Amino acid sequence: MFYITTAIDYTNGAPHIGHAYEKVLADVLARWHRMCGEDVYYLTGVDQHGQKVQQKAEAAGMEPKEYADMVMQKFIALWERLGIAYDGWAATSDPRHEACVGKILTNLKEKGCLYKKAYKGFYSVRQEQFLTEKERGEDGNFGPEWGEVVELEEENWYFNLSQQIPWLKQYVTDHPEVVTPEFRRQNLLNAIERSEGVDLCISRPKSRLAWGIPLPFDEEYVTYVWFDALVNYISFAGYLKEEGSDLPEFEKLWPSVCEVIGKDILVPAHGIYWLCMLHAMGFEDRDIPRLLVHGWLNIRGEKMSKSLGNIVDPNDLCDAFGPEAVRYYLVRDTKTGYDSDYDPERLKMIYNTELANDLGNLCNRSLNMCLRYCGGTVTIGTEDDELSANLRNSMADTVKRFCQLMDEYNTADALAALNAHVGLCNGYIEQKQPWVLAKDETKMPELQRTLAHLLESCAQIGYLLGCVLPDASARILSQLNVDGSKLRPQSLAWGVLENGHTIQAPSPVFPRILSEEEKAKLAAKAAKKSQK
RNA sequence: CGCGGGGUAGAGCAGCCCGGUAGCUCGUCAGGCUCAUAACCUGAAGGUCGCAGGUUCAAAUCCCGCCCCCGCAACCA
Repeated sequence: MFYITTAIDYTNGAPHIGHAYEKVLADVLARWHRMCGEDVYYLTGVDQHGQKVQQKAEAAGMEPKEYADMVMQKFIALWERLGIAYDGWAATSDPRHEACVGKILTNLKEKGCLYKKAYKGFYSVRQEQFLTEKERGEDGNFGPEWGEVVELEEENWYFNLSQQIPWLKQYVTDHPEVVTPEFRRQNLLNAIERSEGVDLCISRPKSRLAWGIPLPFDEEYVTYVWFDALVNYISFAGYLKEEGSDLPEFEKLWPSVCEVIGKDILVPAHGIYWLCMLHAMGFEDRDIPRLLVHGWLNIRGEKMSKSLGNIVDPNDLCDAFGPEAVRYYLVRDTKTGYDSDYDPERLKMIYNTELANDLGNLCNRSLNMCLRYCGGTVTIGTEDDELSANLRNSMADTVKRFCQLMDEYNTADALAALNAHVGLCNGYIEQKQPWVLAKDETKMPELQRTLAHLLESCAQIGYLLGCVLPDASARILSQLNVDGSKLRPQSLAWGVLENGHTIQAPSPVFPRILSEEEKAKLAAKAAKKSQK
């Protein structure tokens, strides 16, 4: 089983390119593991509770639930468009989730992990939070960004986080696999070091915030939004589910789980709160999830932010380039775990060169020559030559490398590996010159062999691409008359196309995307050449 | 001030840990080919590797100093 989750998105605003990247990355990994024949469960969803949603709803003159559901539809529509094939949908206002959170809170209270105490401190009315000494400015006062600050005493429920910290420190030290990539684990270790001695406030008085899951043992409070949201990974996997619930069997999903999250929520939310919550609930070390932490997309070198007004709507990108070009770009141009720079010009460039010019054109020209010179039939001869043998070796190496890199979540290099073989194929055509071979009857075997090598390469690459570009992959395989469902990456070997295999007429899978200006430029260039 | 990341051909990046012909993609220029999505293939031009010192036979790579850029309040993955 491969159980993969993403962070659930906060429903206080529309989805942007960063949300899309995370879901696409997880979807590509989910599809990869499905291709490999594993049982896969992909869970994603939305985080609907909390004060910001309540505020936004009030401003819009709506009920919080109504507002959260409205925003949720935007996410659902985008995932549909981007081909995000999730198996479970985690919306935190789901009664099944609320029931689970309630049970967990009750259990933790019975175990003595929760306690109520009064806290007296400085409270920012605007930000609705208590301020600590760290928030004080250099002059010792709280800055204007906090608005009106009052001294306030309030009772709340606390989770004994500090008692879990020694275990966490040991666990993260002993289990390098808990956080990928490694340098983010170092960040977590540093944060753990600094976090000792502080417990986590897990309640909010209803007088301040009504939009949340009520504490089962104290009706004056709702649950702190993070405590509620993090539980989604297990509640929607069937943890403590009701009799007759249609949720999955928890034992089947857990703990073979990969939680895909952004770098901003590793500490403290996932790396500290979540792991400590699980430990406190009684999860053994072997049941602790692995965290795959990705970076952020910057926008042409600048941080994406509402105040800079540079938020990118993935829907606009889909309109301009198509959803699959967006998928390809996101996982091709981002090294998993690191920040990357978003630039629509690069998206277009990568699509036009790697997909249209290199791969798309390779499929198209290979199929076309097969149809034209060999009546659309693939013939596997008995002779061989060095160039062809090289090509076969390259294909085998490429498949092996692709599998390995995908298993390491390295989508960028995995796709680069495919592209390298495509380049070799295009060079092979130039060396073989099938159009010359076609003019000589006696060269028929070499021509057939050449085309068979090219089409076999197209088939294997088209198949492997399925986890990133499901639609384009299906179209490539369809033109090649290949049934991808019978293949497996790990056992992919030369001979997908058998002797006598027939193919379909080609049609471009990746049409080039050019502006009128660019078209004119290319036309001018071509005219100049033909004059010579 | 401090912490973290970075400064390598016109653009974007790799190389730096483990010193030894400076590499990749795009762009530019020239040639080739004609099967193909005006695509493909080959070749060329273009870099004092931020600046100044040091170690070394040899430094983009190691050491020291300096300069510059980005992130570290909020919105926010």
